Amino acid sequence: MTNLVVEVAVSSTPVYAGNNDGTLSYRVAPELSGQVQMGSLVLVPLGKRRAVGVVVAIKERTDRTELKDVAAVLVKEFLPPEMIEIGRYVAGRYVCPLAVAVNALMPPAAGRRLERRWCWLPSGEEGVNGAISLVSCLPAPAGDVAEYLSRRGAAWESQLLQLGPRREVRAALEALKAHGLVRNEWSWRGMPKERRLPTDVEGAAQAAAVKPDGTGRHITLDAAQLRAATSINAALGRGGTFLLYGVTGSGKTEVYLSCAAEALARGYQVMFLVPEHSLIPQMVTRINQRLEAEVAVVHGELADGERAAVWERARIGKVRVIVGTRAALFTPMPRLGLIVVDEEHAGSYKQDTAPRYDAREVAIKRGQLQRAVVVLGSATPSTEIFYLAGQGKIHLLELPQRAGNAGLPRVEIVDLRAEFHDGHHGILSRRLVEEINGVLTAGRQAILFLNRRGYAPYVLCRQCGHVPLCRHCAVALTYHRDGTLRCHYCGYIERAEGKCPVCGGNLSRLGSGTQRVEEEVRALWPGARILRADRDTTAKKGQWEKIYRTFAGGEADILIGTQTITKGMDFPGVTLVGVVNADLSLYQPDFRARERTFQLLTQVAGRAGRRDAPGTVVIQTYNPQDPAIALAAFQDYQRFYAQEIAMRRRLGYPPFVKLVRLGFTGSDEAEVIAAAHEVAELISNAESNIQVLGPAPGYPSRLKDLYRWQLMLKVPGWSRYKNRLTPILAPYIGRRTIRMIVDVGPINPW
DNA sequence: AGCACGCCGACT
DNA sequence: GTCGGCGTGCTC
Repeated sequence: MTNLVVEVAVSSTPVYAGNNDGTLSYRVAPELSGQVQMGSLVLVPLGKRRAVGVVVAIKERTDRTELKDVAAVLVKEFLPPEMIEIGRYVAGRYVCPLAVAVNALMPPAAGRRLERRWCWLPSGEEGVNGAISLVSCLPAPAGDVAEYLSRRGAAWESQLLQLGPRREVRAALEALKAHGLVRNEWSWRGMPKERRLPTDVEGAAQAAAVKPDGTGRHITLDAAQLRAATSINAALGRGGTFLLYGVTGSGKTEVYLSCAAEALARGYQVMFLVPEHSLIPQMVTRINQRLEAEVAVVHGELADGERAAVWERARIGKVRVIVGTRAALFTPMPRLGLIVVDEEHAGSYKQDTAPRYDAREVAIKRGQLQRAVVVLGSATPSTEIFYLAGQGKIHLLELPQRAGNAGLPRVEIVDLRAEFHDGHHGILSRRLVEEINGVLTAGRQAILFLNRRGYAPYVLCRQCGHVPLCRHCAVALTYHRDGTLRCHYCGYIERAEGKCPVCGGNLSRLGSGTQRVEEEVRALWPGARILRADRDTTAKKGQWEKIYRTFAGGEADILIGTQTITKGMDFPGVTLVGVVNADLSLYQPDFRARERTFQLLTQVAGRAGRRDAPGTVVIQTYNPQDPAIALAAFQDYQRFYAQEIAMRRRLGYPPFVKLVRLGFTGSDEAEVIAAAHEVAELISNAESNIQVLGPAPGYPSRLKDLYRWQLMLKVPGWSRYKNRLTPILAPYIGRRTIRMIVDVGPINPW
């Protein structure tokens, strides 16, 4: 009988320097050996506690002799092999411990957790009396513990710990155990409840409204849509990656649904990914209208039990369609045939905590592993993906026309320099005011977009130059209309003083946020019904849905908002979209600022006049000549892409190099900088082909009391270099005082 | 990440 | 005298 040894990715991850993949080895006792396989969920001893973990490797023997035993096999067939493969891919590509990657693949605990249960052993009056006399010479709370246990027979450890100081109760329990008065065992506390799968109520109602004869489910495609769908369908069962590039309103979703119907008909499972969870309901609605299959949703705000229910039912193939945000990608689906990544260009497909994966790349990998077709869709594809399409590595499918021949909106660019020159200093230009007047007169709706919440982004003393800063971050505080100053990075709030705390001078509120826009709009159109949607008005659950419904139902005239209002929303009554300040996103210190600005303006413009009435878009800017703005006005993606890719090639940015960001944080700035320098040196010396930029401060340079510095690496080819770079970085991963984060292919500025 | 140990200030 | 602050070290 051979001794099996398993590598276990423990879910409460013991990541520390020197334990690179975060996995631990355990011996498998002979009687358990038949029950363990790759992907099994096991219970293992870890220090003084027990932990659950997943078997990621099985070996015959090991050089280590003093291994502990696997305590129990909880679920023999748990993670399917392709999901463990995904875990390895994520860990390798994004430089994180395997255990962290595997953790992302796990269903939530689903209300079950392991806890020690203590039982009282002495029986009969005599036994109890004897025990109690023994207890009197044990550490302090032993009496309380003994009384509690003897009365109930057994209790959970967390209940007992409430009887006194944790430490003493623990000591008392150990002493009682040593005297043979109590016994403990690990068991599951609370069992998962049978749950209804999370789905979308509104969507379900609409699906129910579909007539039983099946009308309403029929999908009519135009020629371009049909060509795209045919190509995709032809790849079902074999796999392949497609970019569905279709201008806004060209009907990409119809293509997805048509292909999904075909995939389902052939017995496959289908996965839809959307950039953020507010977009799930409308996708579910459309799926329910068109497809006859049970749809489940997956996103971060589901209760654990609901997520676990979807996870399990998808794993056994009962759920055939899921719709979710990037985390849904890790739902096991044995018959996966189609993965749709909608709005592929969205930055939210990159996770900004470990594992820092890019859902598009992982989707493609998963497609390869399971021979599933991957369809990335966008009206403004990311430069990297469009480049891959140009290289023939991804099949390009185009939808060049708006469906139903709806025209493109008329886009007007307002030059704020001229506006200023003519003495107009208001937030809304004369042109925009005129357009809003027209919309209100016609009884239509308008959207005003400004990507900045609050009233004034900063406050300044004109006498001494003092600017109130956050106490925890290196950023100016934003003035809010409720008379507070707020940090938009950490949430710190203080009362706004009337006078400068330094010199007593008058404070000016500079710049404009959505609250100021709202104020101005209310002053100009006192009778208009106005809604504002930003993090301050939509933070609580259900608030955004309410605003959305009110506006979509025509019960408001003007919607003012930040980013949230731009994403794929379909408001039929909107004939005017105003971009209050297009320059805000253009001047972020990031090589992707142009791309983001172009995408944002194009998407925003796509919100105007999708139906019968032609739409108008007014873009206010101080830089009307900038290509990102000018080309967005014409919805000219191709020309924008041509300029962008040329710039990337010239300056050495992705896709021509892989960027790797190394972020360093700590409470001692000098040590943070020193660590960054140290790593910079190490890499420069070891790899002359890797360009090391920095150290440079992050933005903000201090966040929540931690200093932030970074290095940016330009790596010629990541798959070649990651195996060389990882060992250099390994000793710095898992350190405590100065932390280093590795972000491969960062999307969002740091 | 937990969870322990261990060494120093403020309180019944 | 204790309670508990978090620095440091360990977990197969």
